Amino acid sequence: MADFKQTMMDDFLPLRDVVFRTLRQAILTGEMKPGERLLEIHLANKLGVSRTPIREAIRMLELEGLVIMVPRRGAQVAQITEKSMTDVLEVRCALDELAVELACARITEEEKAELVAACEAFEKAISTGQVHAIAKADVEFHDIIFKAAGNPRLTQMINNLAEQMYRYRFEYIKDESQHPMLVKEHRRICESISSKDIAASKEAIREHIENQEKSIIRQIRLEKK
Amino acid sequence: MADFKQTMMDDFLPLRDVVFRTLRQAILTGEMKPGERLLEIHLANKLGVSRTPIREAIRMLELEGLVIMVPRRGAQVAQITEKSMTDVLEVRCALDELAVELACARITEEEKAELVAACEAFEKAISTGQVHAIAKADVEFHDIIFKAAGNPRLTQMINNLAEQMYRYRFEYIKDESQHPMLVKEHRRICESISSKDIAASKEAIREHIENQEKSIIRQIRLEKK
DNA sequence: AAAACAATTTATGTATACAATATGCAATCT
DNA sequence: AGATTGCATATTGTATACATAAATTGTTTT
Repeated sequence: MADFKQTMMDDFLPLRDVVFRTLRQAILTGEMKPGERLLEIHLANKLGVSRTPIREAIRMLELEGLVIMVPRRGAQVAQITEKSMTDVLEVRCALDELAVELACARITEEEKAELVAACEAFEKAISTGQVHAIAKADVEFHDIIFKAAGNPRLTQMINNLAEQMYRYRFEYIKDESQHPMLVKEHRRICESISSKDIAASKEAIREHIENQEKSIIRQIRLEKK
Repeated sequence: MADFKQTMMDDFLPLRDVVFRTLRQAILTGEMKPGERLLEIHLANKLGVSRTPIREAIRMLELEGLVIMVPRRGAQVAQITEKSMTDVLEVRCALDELAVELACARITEEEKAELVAACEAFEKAISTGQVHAIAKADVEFHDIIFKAAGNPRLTQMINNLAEQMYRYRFEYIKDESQHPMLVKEHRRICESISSKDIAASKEAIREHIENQEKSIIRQIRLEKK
């Protein structure tokens, strides 16, 4: 944590943003567990800053729904329940459907080429079996769809929702039995968007999300025990 | 004496939340204009508090997208462009469609009765012609749909998006030529949800949103001149 | 021994003080 | 005249100090 302040000095990012990202990461990765309290002084000492940036970061986390505030008692990491996850996934599915619909309507020839390339890159990443590379290729594939959809607000909201499931993502990607299906789903999404087939694209992305949902729910139920 | 303390605790609100709501209201009503800077000391003096709650409120407004931050230069009210509005409305339409779909699937008999009652109350409010009463009845009608949909996260997101259009809402409702159409749209939504007809409900809510969109775009173009 | 109350500790909420940076203006140089 | 540098000022970023409420502990009382 000694270089904590140093890294921010590099690009003059306000401490609140560094703290925000640090805490968000800790929550999303499960390093900080649901229900755990966020004690300001404790965090301030740990990160080597004062309470002020900590508090401002907590305000941001609060609005992102990652922590909940109890007035005069402070913040704690939000609970993740199966219900809250399915709620998020319901919304996310609708937004992803919108994204592919818009992408179908607005995608350019160049973006089509990018999409195909990203799809192939994803397959390549899968073949390497490296979890990190797969995750990265996956993000890039979906980012092209968002770019083609041309609605930054939508992109931001989907990314925010996707973030909530961060901790389950890697487990899902790690499961090699899912890989062939993942590739097939991506191909289907890629093709249906390229041919501007809205109905097929929506169906494809819905299936993609639903498979993720199944995996996430499975993991949550495992955690419960 | 005992219940005095109780009431104090009930409506105890941190200053940051009071400031947050105050500023948000000011922005949404147009009292603070896009591009206007939010000077901390100035706001602190005006609201009779210190800079701390002001800053925390600004962090929240930032995450809601109502202000944008320029590092070391402070916050300013976000610009509202026609594009940003159509972006928001695209998302909102998709989410409202999801809401009615879920409502169709999950609505109880009691909620159906509430929905019908709210629909009738809306018609009554329209007949009075009082803008405030109409707005309130409208919110109550839609809230029942959200309740029936049973996804708090979805509700929160729709409300947040709806908020962005706050300032145009009243102008829309004020326009009496729209009133017969509004009533008809609400009736259609009410009936299609009651009969659990998902396709019809989606179509009905989509038309409802699209009409609002037309009105909002019209107003924005008027403002431009 | 259990309950109640007071004292102490802990942590949040708020205000203020201090530091760093950007902005505006005037004096100076080319 | 136009550009440039230096200084004063305004404003944000961060740290700390103080006030208040909640939690805890220990003592007293029944």
